[in-house]
Amino acid sequence: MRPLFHPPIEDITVEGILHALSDPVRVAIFTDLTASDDAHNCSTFLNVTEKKIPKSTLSHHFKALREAGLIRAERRGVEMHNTSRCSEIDRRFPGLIAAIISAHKVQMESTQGAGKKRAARKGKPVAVNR
Amino acid sequence: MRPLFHPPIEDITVEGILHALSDPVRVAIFTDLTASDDAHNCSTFLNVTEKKIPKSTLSHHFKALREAGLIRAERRGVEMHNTSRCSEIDRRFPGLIAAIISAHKVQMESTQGAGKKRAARKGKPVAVNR
DNA sequence: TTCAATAGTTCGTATTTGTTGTACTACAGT
DNA sequence: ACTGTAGTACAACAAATACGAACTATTGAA
Repeated sequence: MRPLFHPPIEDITVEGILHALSDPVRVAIFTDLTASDDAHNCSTFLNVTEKKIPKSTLSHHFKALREAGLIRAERRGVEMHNTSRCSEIDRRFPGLIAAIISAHKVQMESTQGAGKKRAARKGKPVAVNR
Repeated sequence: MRPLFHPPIEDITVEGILHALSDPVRVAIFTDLTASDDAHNCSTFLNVTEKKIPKSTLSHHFKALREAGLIRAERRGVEMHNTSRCSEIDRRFPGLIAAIISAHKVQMESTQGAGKKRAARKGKPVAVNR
């Protein structure tokens, strides 16, 4: 059991961060990890969204977050100890994470308030006028 | 020739923005459009990166930016008039665009300074330790 | 008005990336 | 050693992306 790979802070790219956080499940996970200081294991997030996410898919998402440099993961017995690397990242890209999380919050509020399900990125095109 | 589709500001999602800007070519284009107030046509960007980008690919990138709500595009004769929707977006998601562009700038400086080509998101994994 | 040139788009196909069920590995407690 | 739990690897299929070739709209000249 090799230790898991984590990119050094200077190898973390903006593109990588944006891509990782352009998935609704992954922002949800990351936002949660960043908000609460203590670590979470993967299974905590089996229901981050409305519908149940398969275990293997979740595992894939965690790997994506880790390889983008957004989270740090280490084995703790049988579970996984996941923590946000936000403070590190904030030192390299000041304000980036905060802005994304804040924007995400704005969006969630406007979505629930309007009572209409906002189309996630993956959803059908809103109105493909072509 | 229908007018092009542009999502209304309240339909723009954070996920959509992040996804659109998680591509090196697209951030380059968007950053450029946002920096200079006057509009650009597509062909201006045939060489945004080191290597030449095919016309059809560029067209696809502009469509992606437009559908994510990041730019506004209108026909002006035979060309395309592209402008950044950043001020609109900034009203809905304050600071988001600024933070992304600023982070991008930080990254570009650190990359050129180090004299090493930073791997773009699409590139091979830096060191897949598994 | 017809022709050629220019700027973009569409389409088809090849490649890449993402999703998820099933089978597996590692660890803890019995 | 055996069982349950947490997570990973693999493989098959689905979806998104890249890009060359063919096409469309518009302009300006002949």
